[in-house]
Amino acid sequence: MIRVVLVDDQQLVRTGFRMVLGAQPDIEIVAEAADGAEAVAALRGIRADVVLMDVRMPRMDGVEATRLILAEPDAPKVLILTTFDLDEYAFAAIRAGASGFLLKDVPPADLLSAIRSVHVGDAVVAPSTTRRLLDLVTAYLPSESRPVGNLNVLTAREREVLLHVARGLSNMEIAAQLHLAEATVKTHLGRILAKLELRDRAQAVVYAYESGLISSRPKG
Amino acid sequence: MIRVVLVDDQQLVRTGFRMVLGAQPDIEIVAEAADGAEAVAALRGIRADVVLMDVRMPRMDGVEATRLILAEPDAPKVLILTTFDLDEYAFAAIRAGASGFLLKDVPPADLLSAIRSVHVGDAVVAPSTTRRLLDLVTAYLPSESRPVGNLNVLTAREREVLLHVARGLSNMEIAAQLHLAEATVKTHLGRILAKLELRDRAQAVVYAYESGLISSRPKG
DNA sequence: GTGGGAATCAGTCCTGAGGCGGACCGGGAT
DNA sequence: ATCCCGGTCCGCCTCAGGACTGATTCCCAC
Repeated sequence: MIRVVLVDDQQLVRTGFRMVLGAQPDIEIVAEAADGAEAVAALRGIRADVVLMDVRMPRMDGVEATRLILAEPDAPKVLILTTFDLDEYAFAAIRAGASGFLLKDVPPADLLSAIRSVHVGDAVVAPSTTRRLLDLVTAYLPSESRPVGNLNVLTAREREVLLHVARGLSNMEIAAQLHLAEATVKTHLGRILAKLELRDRAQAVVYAYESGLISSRPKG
Repeated sequence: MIRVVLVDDQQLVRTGFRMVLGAQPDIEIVAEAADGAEAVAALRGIRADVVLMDVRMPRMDGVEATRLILAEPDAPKVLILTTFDLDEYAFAAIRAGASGFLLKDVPPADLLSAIRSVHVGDAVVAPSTTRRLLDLVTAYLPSESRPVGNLNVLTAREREVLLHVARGLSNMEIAAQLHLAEATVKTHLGRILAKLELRDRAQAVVYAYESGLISSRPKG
């Protein structure tokens, strides 16, 4: 028997889920809550396996509630439900340790199999949002280290130019700063790109930060 | 009609898939290949919608093949198949832009729906491995401790594009990674530059680092 | 249902950027 | 003296990048 808790601020939504889940022989609804605070409180008294958690709720949202719930020993799995597509809140919830992510318009059959999946330890992500999730992963997981041509293959003058490029200046602006002709700056930059095996100035900026040539100063 | 290409070094596996897919009225197998090199070569001659790609193969593995295939204009979607669980190779394939990830013991019905899903642009991840994917996300995604600044004037999608710009990718490459047209990427980037009052992508890279959107990690 | 923001894509236009070749100068190494 | 190299400068040519306009779809808010 899978012990489920419903958390949603809309009465109607809870009713809908209750009807779907209530008909299942292996699922039992052990509590309901209208916001995150209620959910956390309710879970202190009972043992549950899976929490169906809305993200946007008054008082305490689903993210914070998820965080608190999962901080407890022997915590249940949390399955996030939202009306909209994958958004900030949903990501935050996943970071908080949620086991999955579904849209509220999920077909009943899918909802049920999702509950059973998270119960056995698997995770579930709505098909339409898996795409975004993968995109995110590729965005943050940089492709493995580049071969990196070394910084000291550059001449002093080239490093100087790179420094300016890495501040976001145009060739013209760099020329003015260094009292050079634009053509000269282009020549230097061309050599820099060739030596470091970079394609364009944008990659040069990335290189400057990643190599430690310059370092970001968090606020100021 | 969905035009599918099978890539696997084991004759037997291809035969199995051929039998499953062959029975479908809306699916057509247009080519088969025994390794990555063959697959790339085969795809040069024909138009395909979905490639079922094994990861571990002789000569050229599925990751490299995926990278090459997706670098072409008008590339098909690539669906990764492995015998084992989510491993290095599979992640590399996802980074290379694959649309999904399944185990070879996937039930035929699931395989078919997966093919149809990726064909329409969605992504698919085997349920048993979604867990790891989420773990990955939580492990690598920076905690919500971002100083942001003006960053929240950007939409989620724009931030995503900025993330890719900040890694030195060209508009074309970003388009491929995010499964968009180059025109769309340019539109997004244009709005990003306008909102953040930046001039070009090089300044966008600077902004990404300085705002803490990404942080340099001079290797560990 | 009407309006508006977000996301998607197309097409045009113009400029900065970057590749390539060539040239001159000064100094250090040979 | 000669040669090489780093720094400087120039022109030519192509193209990716960015500005702008406009259209469509979806979905939410009023």
